[in-house]
Amino acid sequence: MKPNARAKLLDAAFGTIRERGYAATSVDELCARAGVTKGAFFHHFKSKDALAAAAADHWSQTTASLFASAPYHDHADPLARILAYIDFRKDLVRGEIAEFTCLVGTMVQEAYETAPDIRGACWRSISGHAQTLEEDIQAAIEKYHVNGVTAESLALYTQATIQGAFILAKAKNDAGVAIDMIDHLKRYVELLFTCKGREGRRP
Amino acid sequence: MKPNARAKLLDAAFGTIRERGYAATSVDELCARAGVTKGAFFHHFKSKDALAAAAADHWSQTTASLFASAPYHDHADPLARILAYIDFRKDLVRGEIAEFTCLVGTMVQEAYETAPDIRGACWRSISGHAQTLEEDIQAAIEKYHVNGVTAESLALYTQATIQGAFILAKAKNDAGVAIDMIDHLKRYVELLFTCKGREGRRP
DNA sequence: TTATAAATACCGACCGGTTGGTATGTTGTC
DNA sequence: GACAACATACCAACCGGTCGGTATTTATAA
Repeated sequence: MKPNARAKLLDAAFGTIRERGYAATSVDELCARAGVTKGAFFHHFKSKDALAAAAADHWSQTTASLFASAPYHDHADPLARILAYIDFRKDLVRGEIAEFTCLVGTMVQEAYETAPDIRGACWRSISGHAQTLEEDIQAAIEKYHVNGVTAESLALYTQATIQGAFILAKAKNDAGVAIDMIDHLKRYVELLFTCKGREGRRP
Repeated sequence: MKPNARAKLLDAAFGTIRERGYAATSVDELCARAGVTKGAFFHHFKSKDALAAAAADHWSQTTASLFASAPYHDHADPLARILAYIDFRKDLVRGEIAEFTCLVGTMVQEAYETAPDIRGACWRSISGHAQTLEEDIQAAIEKYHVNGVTAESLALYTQATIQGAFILAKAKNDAGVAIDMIDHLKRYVELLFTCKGREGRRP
């Protein structure tokens, strides 16, 4: 049905770009890893940048289905769902660094100035994923009477923290530091919703 | 005293790498921006990777002197110093994105797998800067009787959050979102030190 | 059902420009 | 005259991208 080479190239891009970055990834290397020829590459993508933008979009779809089927939605309390989401993100941090870090977070640092299409695709990926958290956050804000924070801003903050955790893991060459950072994020959410003289933990 | 071309190349590296990333920055472009020739480049640096590692070390020194002379140290209370540090980081977020984002945070994403020397220099830069916060954090932890958090871990968390804020700013092409993220960091620190039935706000 | 036209998927040699790096000067200073 | 600090010319490898061609699938109509 769908062309095979295209899917293999997008899959190869996930791996190679997360390992070496976008600019350092050559079209030839991508083709070799995907087991296709250069002709196939430029048949499916009009340029290397177009492949990158397509990879970012494909990343959005891949992560969307991963998180949609994840178990953290199965809590009655919205705050419990948020905390379970954070735990789930922590559980994903295992194996090689290139296997759990974020494709679009890596790419956007190289492309934000020079490639607007890639930048836009990366932002759609990050903000689109953040939006899937907004409903739960909004419900928790109302249930626990938190003020001074918007659901959109807090949702983005979870993503910022996780992206930063990945940078530290890469710099230290140690996944453990990323887990520590996500623990801080969880503590922040707990404090935010259960402290500071707010009305009730269970309304 | 110190050779001129070397300093000009390191300065050019700060700008170019933060704009386009490391791999996309060519030696020729660096030389053109610095106003020196290729011969001068390879006289001072044995390879492009060596320049990158030297730039990361120079970044450490530059930021160290910037923060050493910053006014946030002038508070009697250690928590006030930490919060003033966060405010100072927020104040630095202005102008073009490439002017306030972090060189080593950008570079390490491209180099962590393939260039151990660059990765090490980037980690020294990040963790070294975090260490300058540890003394204040440790004092605040003791003064406000906070437990469950180490000074080292919280210091690194401030850096992770700020790095993540930069990624979001690049993706959205908007510095404002970075400021929002740093506001969350400040709120976390405030909650951490003043909530949850801890003994006293002022001992 | 089958002949055929048209579109799609893919191949791999090739191209001009760019890349990081080198080899060999030249110049100024102690 | 020794040595560091540059400058100039050059190179082989690699880069993204093109192009003429072929294999395979799909659409159409007799």
